[in-house]
Amino acid sequence: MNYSLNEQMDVLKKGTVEIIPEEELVRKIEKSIKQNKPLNIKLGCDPSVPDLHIGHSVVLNKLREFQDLGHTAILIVGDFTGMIGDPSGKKKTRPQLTFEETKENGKSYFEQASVILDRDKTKIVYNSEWLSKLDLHALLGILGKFTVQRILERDDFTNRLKEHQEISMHELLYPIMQGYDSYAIDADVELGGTDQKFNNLVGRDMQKRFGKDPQVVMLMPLLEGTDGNEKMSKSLNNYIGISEDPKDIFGKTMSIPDILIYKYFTLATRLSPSELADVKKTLENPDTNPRDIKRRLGFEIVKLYYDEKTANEAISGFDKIFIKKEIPDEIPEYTLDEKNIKLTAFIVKTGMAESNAAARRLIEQGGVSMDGEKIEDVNYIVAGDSGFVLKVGKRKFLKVKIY
RNA sequence: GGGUAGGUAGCGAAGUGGUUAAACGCAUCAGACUGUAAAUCUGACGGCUCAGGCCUUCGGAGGUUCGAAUCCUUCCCUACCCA
Repeated sequence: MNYSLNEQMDVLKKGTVEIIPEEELVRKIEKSIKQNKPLNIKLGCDPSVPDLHIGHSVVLNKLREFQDLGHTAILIVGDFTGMIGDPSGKKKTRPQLTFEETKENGKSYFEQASVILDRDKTKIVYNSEWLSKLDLHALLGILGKFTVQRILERDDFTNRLKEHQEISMHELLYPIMQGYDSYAIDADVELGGTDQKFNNLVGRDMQKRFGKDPQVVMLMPLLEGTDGNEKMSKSLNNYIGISEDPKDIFGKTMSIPDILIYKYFTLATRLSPSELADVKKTLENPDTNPRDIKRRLGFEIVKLYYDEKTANEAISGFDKIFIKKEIPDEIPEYTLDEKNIKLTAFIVKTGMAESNAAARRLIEQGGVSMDGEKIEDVNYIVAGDSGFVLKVGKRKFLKVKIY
């Protein structure tokens, strides 16, 4: 433990919405320093999502900060609870996954999360380890410690009752099981998004009721997606995936609304508190073009998942296409081996549109060009005499060669 | 078990025998404007097409009809009330 209490609290409080209760975290850290014993930091991961995005990175970044301060990260793969599906923020019962699916997703989650986490300081456990061993007798023992009212208090359930949406029995058990995880691994702190407040507090309750030292609950804000409104999520297609192509990560970052710039800096990068203060100052300066600071944001994010060189390339590639309106350096190539093909058919064939009708629409609306020249004829025939660069929509390019 | 209200395109939601491939909103895509911003405006938004049409869709399966998302039968699913 090389960090003082104040240093630790400064880093840990950065970006955090709520620490329940903060005094207890202070106490736990003091104790850990005194006894030179790292704290167990629990993070449950939802194995229903196969791809991680920047939204998930918020808690992962925080977990990484814990690791850097010397604490132990315990990643719980909810392979067992995944079969239920977290009701948090859901209006409908989630589809139940099979055990194999959750196991598989959990593995891939860890692979992706290790880009952010310190692999050597991460313990990974599957909650089926203990949950699958509970028999009905043991389960009754646990359930007896909670009341129906306590579980129904949760907003999601209350709302669903109000809106006459179904709630399945097994969903009621979700918080209980997740809470049991905290008990099983002796969590000192549980990290989560604000939507996890209820679940995490059940964990705290559970430990108390079984006579253990209860965990501190630390909640991180939910990051809005690129649309600037909704929480980042795959289903809303407003996400930036951490394993996406660098130029996509950069491009998507550039498309976020300006008001989110600082929030993204705080939550999606790992800048130090003092660097963040600089960013804030620059943003507040009226002479600053927000685009430039957003560029820096994109750079930082790409750098986090790739490296500095890639990040710089992402910037120059972006400038080229969107600011200078030029053709990017690297675009996929396609060798055309037939003559006199209809342009619409060609666009579908190369996957640049989903159907002939869609390709046709793109042409009609002026979204298709060859060598910079807009194509207006929907029946245009590609003669196939010489190569050309095809542009479809805002950012689909294809270098077409003749065999 | 009884009763009531429902199940429509990615989502929400109109439509209750015929110009209905199905209003409208959201999302999405393209264009304009820009900083690929956001906001705004315009347009598109099932598929095939020899452009004349053709094919597939309104929980599932049958049926009535010249014609069905709309009527009938049956099955499946959901919520609410009663027990």
